[in-house]
Amino acid sequence: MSKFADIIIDISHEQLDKTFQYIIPEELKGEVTIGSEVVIPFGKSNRRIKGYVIDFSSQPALEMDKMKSIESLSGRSVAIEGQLIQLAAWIKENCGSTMIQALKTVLPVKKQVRERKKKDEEPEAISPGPEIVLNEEQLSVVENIVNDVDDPEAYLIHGITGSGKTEVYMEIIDRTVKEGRQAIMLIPEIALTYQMVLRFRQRFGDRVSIMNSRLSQGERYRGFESARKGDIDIMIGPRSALFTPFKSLGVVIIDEEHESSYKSETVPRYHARDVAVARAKMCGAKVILGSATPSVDSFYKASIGDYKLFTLERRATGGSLAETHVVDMRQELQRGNKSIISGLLRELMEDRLEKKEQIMLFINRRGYESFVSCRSCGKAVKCPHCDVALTQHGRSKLVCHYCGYTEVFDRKCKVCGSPYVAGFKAGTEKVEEIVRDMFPQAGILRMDADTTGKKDGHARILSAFSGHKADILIGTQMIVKGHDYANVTLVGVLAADLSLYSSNFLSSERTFQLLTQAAGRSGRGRLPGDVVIQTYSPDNYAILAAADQDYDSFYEKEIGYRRLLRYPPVYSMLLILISSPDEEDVEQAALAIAGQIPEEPDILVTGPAAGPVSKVKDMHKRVIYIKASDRERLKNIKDNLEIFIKNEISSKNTGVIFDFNPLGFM
DNA sequence: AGCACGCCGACT
DNA sequence: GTCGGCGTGCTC
Repeated sequence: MSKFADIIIDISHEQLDKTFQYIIPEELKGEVTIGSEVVIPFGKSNRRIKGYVIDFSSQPALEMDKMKSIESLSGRSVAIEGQLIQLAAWIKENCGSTMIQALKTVLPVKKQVRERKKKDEEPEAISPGPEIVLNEEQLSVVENIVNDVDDPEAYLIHGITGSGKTEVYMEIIDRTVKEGRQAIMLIPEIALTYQMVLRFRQRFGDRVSIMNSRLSQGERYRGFESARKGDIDIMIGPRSALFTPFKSLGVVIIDEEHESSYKSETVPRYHARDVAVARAKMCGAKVILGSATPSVDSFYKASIGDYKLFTLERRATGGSLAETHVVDMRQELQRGNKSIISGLLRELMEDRLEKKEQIMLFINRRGYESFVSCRSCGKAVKCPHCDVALTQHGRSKLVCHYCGYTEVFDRKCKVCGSPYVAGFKAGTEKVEEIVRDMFPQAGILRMDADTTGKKDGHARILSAFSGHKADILIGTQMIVKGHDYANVTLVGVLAADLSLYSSNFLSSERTFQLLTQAAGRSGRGRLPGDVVIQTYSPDNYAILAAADQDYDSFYEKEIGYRRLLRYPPVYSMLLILISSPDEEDVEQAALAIAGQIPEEPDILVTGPAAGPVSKVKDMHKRVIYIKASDRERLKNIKDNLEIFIKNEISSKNTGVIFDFNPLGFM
């Protein structure tokens, strides 16, 4: 069938960043696969060069007399580039994107690298660091994983906060490196702490390279080059570090595997977990997932035997879990307390301030904006380009969080003309004000998008708090992730249920994770801790399970709900996102696409619908959700839709995006 | 990237 | 008259 192969010549050069079509000679048919390294004649002089097959086609792209043939398969079996190209093909197939889009995520194009002076804020490894001794529990997990012969897709380590997962990772990495293989460790962007970098530097010295998203393309490329050349054995970084071109990858570790930043928000919308499993299969590596609050997805896979589960139940630091208290804020109101701080929380705060211990106040703001609305007609001030409420910044600015549109806040209602437009403030700023009034003598630090905007704001605030420069730290989710403060003995969650209100099937899971992580911040040191969870829904299972630090009970309830409503991970779900500047076009396209989805008992279609945000950056959007128990069937439907869209829709300026098991709505 | 073709200065 | 400078531009 396919007589032609699309071949890329040199993945590291911009001008050659396109494919060339070659004839597949009869004797090589069946041997040439995607990712194959081949030798081809190239240029006027027909010099022999290496290329990689990235795709096949049955139609010639240009006149036959200009076409040349593949000369031979290159001697080396599967070069690292070939492996990454196979991975790109896997992404194209499983995530719904073009091969070009998949390749661009997997193989970063070389950008002209200008030598810049080193601006490293990274700690140097001057002392070798203390000898690390694993406890029995940690060692048993290491041995069981390293010596396992069952070859599951992945190992899931469910370890409570403070159980010492990082030591387990480091030991496994150490053994992998000693065997002459390499390791990739993925971390959520914000979790890259100074302490973690220091620990890895102390143990592995300059054999570790660390990536973060602030690196320029050139710097990122250089990190990848040192991996290709074998100058490093360990790469630590966010999602994209998964594509580090190690020759003999032995292990991929995904820390805090439940974090949503492992899912790409741009096409191809891949999940690092699944891509890690696919890459590991190609080179015989192991995948290790770790979390104190595993994603329902991963725990489900462990329950059906795709993953193998290990549990760390002991706090390596010896501390005990904090005591949790759920406060019903409706009752507080009945008792006449209109404050956002409950009586119990206030009492405990007074106690801690007296004892000179520290307090963290966490405001759950996910899915919740401090919008501005008219007190007369009730209308919120919206962005003229996106169908979302504007957010107040400072005194006199309104900003759209989707497109960045800014307008002056003149406090007049555009709809009814009333002068009573005001902000709906329940953010960190307001809380800080209230807490200052309540405890005027206490030192208070606030951490949110406003205060961390400046250079190093994030690190500066955290280190000030860690050095006990303040008694109370107030902040959004960014304060609950993975930071250790031995002196924090009280954590207050001010409005636990805000994240329950978003109309997303993942909202309970998110709430449970956030509350558990927040609770885990208290009592990390020798001092016992308390956690106060304030809520308007004290009976909610996610809140109760988080208060009890009981993952299993949360999981059992949640998986029952997912099964009943046929949501992932029990069912597979495919989001089709259609967009166009023309509302008529997007409507027509959405209906046409929906009409192509076969009617089968096992296939459930929702939409087309406008979705919660139907207009972004002047683009009109429609969403279609398809659910099916069989993921392969869903992939098959996607393949057919791709063909339909290519033939019938592409004429218009209408875009279509696929997203398997989406985490959000966009 | 590499290698050709291409149109102007000092050499056998 | 030719050898060669590296300035564009193309490579299935």
